[in-house]
Formats: sequence, structure tokens, C-alpha cells
Amino acid sequence: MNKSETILKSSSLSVTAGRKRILDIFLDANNALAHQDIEVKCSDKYDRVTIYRTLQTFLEKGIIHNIPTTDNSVRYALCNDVCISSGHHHDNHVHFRCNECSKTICLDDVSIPAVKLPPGYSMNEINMVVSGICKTCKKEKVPM
Amino acid sequence: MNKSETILKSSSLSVTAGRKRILDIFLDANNALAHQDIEVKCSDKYDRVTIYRTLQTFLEKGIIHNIPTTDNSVRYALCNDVCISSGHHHDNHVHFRCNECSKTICLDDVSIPAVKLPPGYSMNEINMVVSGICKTCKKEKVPM
DNA sequence: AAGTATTTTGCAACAAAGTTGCATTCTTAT
DNA sequence: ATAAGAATGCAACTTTGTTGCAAAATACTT
Repeated sequence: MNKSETILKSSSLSVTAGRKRILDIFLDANNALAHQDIEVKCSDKYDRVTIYRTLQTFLEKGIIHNIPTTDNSVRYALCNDVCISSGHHHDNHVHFRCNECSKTICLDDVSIPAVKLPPGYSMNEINMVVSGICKTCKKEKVPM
Repeated sequence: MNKSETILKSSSLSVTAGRKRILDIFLDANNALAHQDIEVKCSDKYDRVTIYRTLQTFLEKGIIHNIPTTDNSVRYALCNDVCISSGHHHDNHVHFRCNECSKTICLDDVSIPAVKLPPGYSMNEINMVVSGICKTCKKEKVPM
């Protein structure tokens, strides 16, 4: 039993070829994926609608989390193990979007700093997205 | 000369009825607006395409800024005066999205705390969106 | 103030993204 | 192995966003 199968079972989802495939795509990816990225990688095998529904299901089960964007293309990333196993979802890490390669990644080691809201507001979730140039792209600019 | 007209002129945009109208909608609103909110309020008078183009123009001129969301519906809010006059755009405030009334507002007084990126990353822009219950909705839940 | 150059707008046509219902196929549990 | 239930694919549709172009409005010049 491979990893995707394990994750599906532990989220009490039935194991189907489509779900395994999409989950594998996430497991292989080192960055967050938009619906379209998934579609490009497997619309030959699975219907657009299936992809929509699968992403929705994964979100609900806390297998993936979504990352807000400013360009109408929400991105999704795998939740780390702690997050999945704890049932209820809490990712507290900063997301980084590279303006060079346009990839969005989870900075798992960078946690979101505390913020104090004005009186009367209660906090539920925080999202922080930093944009700039990522490690990889910066390296490429420096002549070796 | 009213406020919207002043803003348009100081951004060196020609003053048209549509732009004035859309800007007034922002000036009246106390929360961030999605394209659709604008459309609902004036699609009888102005074409959908015009609204798209106007929002785009306002963004470019730094009259409004956009707030990332997790639901494929980017929201826009007026930049404050400092931001508009300074030419180049820098809003450093936290955005708040209420899960009760679904409104998104700018917390102009709450600035985004510093965050330290891993070595190799350079930062350009930060976005922070907090969700929870807003002041108004919280009040309404308490019996008077 | 009138006329002209330039911008903006609306329309039409289109492309892309997302949703829904239903019949068929696949999973799972017995 | 089979039946119940869940997931998938398809078709049709809605919503959202884009583009080119002609008509209208605005700003500029004198």
C-alpha cells in the first residue's frame, strides 16, 4: 500500500484511481497547484468535473489546504502530516510566491507571527502570503 | 468638484461618468468589494467589460488594491490617501474577513508584523488576511 | 467655443472556469 | 459474489473573464 492510498484510507475516503492519481501529483509536486495545473497533468484520464470534486473532497478532509491568491486562481497544497492526522486543520506557516517562476510554496518552517486585532474582533484563521524571489531563482541569476 | 473627481484627476485619468460612479461605490462602501458587487450595483448603467477595465485601471493607478481570497473572487478596496498620493503603492495593513457577514475590511491600524524568510529568499510584498468574527457581528450576537 | 485627436465605452463574439443532474461504473462491506 | 452506496463521466448550462472594433465621450488646441 503506497502513500496516497494510506492517506485516503486514513481520511476514510474510498480509494479510487482518480483520487490516487491526484494525490500522487501533490505528493510529487514541490509547490502549490492550481486546479488548472492538475487538469493539465491528468485531464486526459480524468474528467474536469472529477478534478473539481476531488479537490473539494480533499479540502474538506483536510488533506490539502488552499492558499489565497490575488489572481482568481486559488492554489492548493498538501497539508503536512501533523495537520492531516489532527483531523482539524491548522496550518500556521507562511506561503511564498515567487515572482520569477510563479511557483507558490509552503515555508513550513516559517510560522505566522502573532497579530493583535482591534477590540471586538475574534480571530479564527490567519493567512500570510509573501511574494518575492525564491531561493532557486535567485541562485540562477548569479553567474557561476 | 467632488471627491471621486479629485481622485481621478490626481491620478491623471480622464473623468468619465462610469469611473466616477465606480469610485463613488468604493467611497461609500465600508468594506472591500468583488467585481460582482460592483456589477450588481451598476451593471444596468455600465457594461460588464467597462467595469473590468475600470477596476484594472484603478489598480494600475494605485487607487485601489486587491485582497487575495480563497474562493476565486478577488476583492478590491480603496487605498488610503497616503497610498494614493505616494504614487507607488504600499499597503501594509492586515485585512479581515468576517465569517458571519462575509465582509472583508481593511484594518488600517493593524500593520503586518515582520517575518523572517529563510536564507536565499527575498521579499517584495506581504499579504495577510485574518478571518473570524467582526466587531459588528459579535455585538449582534450579544442580547441587549 | 468649436473642432480634432485621443480615450473610453458598449457590443458582439468568444474562451475559460465552474456547477448540476443523472445514468453508468467502480468500491466496499457483507 | 453480490448488493448498497459512492464516485465518475457526460451533457448541458451558468458564470466569469477577454478581445476587437465601431461609436461615443473627453480633453486638448487654438
